[in-house]
Amino acid sequence: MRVIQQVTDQIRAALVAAVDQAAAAGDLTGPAPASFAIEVPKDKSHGEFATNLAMVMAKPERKAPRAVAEALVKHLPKEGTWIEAAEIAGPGFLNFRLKFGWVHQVLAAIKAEGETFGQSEHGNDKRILLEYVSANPTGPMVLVQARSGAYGSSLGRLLNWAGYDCQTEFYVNDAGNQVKNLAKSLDLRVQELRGATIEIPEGCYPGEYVIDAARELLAQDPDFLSKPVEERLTFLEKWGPESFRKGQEEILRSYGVEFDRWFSERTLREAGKPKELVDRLLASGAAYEQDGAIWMRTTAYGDDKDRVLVKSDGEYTYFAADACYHMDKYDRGYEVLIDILGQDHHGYLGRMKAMVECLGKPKDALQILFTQIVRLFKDGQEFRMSKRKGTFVLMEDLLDQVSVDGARYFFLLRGLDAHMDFDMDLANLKSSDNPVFYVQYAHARICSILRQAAETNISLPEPQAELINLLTEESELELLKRLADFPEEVIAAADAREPHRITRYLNDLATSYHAFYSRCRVMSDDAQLTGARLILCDATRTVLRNALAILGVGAPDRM
RNA sequence: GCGCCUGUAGCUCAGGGGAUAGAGCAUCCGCCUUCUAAGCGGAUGGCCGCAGGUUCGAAUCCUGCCAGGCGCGCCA
Repeated sequence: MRVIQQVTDQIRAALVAAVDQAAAAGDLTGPAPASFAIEVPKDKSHGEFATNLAMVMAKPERKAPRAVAEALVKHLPKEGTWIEAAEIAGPGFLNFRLKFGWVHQVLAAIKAEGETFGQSEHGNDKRILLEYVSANPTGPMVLVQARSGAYGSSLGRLLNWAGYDCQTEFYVNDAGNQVKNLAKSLDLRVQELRGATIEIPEGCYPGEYVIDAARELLAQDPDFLSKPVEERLTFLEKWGPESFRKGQEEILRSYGVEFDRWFSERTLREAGKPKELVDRLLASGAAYEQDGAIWMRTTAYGDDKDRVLVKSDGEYTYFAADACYHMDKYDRGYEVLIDILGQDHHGYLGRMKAMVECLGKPKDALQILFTQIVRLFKDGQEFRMSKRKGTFVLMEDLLDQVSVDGARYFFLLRGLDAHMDFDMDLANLKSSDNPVFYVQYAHARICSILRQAAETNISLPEPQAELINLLTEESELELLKRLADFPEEVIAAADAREPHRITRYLNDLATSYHAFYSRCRVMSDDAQLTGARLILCDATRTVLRNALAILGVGAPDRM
């Protein structure tokens, strides 16, 4: 149940009724505008809810905002609602004070819904496919992919909590030139390990991890080099990507990131999908032939230039495969596709949007989020990564120093498009500065109290009104409002595709709890009050756990 | 040159039309004989990059500039 929504709906209905009655009495012209805001003011002295309705109506009514507000207050029906009083303030805000007890209802809802409290039907089961990480299977995972991993997995859960039907996918680029280059690189490193002097050509992979992989291969097959070159390369084109892909899957899993599906580009190509699509596009006029190549007419939808689908040598481009992949997602029944891509792909936004339209889908059926880069600082210096030299910070380097909870939480503290600095010295997140501890500590504290209650045979009472209405302290009411906020936060975060809002929310919730804890003693001689506060603690524990679960971060019982 | 992202407290970042702009860290001052001090309370700290415009109201929207990052292949 969404307490906040229920109350705002009630206020909204009362306001609309007030406009109608004012119009009937000749005080206003009406009708109420289709949309106006009802929100929780930042400043508590402005009441529990506020609306800008009078200001919105001022112009069409040709009246001063405060005069409109006066008419609204005069005709506002309050019987049968939680509205205690409405006051005009500032430039024309209408501030509402509510009758005691409106927010206490949330405790019954949390008790009833438990680990599903916060979920809603808001998304109407709209089918969404979220693709993220999708690192090339030509090497290990790097730092920024830890960021997209944390973000994507949280976003996927968040969307499902908000009532969307979201599935997640990792697109494996196990085809094309890069795979050939990887095979060549591996073969050269194998030769090197067997004593040959080699040089890594342009386009091949110079990184040290290739040597490690070559070593692993030789351990599996010491006589590898005795085979003819052609056979070796063909083998490596499959073995290389698959081996790296497995490594990626492993580390992602240890990091709490799992996908509903790993989708292979190779499979797509082998099934002849690119040809099917190109034929279809040629027939519809969305593609044409020129200079021996086949082009997609992306300029028809705002792209700078048309894009090659089939090169003059007959090969399908990566773009063609990508178009197929996206088409395939639509064909599988997903209405909205969300891709989380690296910042280095942002130049493709225009062509991808255009591609979707060429495929006959509306522009907003593809939403692309870009992960901004993560700069790494070590010893006060920026640690530069270079793909060319093959030096970069690996995801495993990060996890060597930082707990999974710490790393995930740290990445989820910020929006995806914030350029982020990761300070390895200061952010050795196993230290107690880590923001995740603040939240986890609140959870552990509650668990400790609940354990003690259980040990002294105090059972958790049912959240009856006469009991929970004993919660009247300022800090108790604050905490109750935070709890009631959770379902709304989930929806807002899901619609904005911003899981980091949940991190913010958690921090605020923990703050409210710690403040309550330091002011109100839970276990006391007053059995009734103790019961009411235990219910509040238990509800807070549930919400902390639910929110942390969305982020994929643990909620420890002890610290 | 063109495109995308960013510019908010000493640092890292939230807030993206609404009332007195926030958090964490750092600095300073208080609080443990009772449920976890990994905590609480308080203080210091801001031309919200600059200049115009729209609006009853702009950190927020629009235009132009400045600064930083990234990207602009019949590569993948």
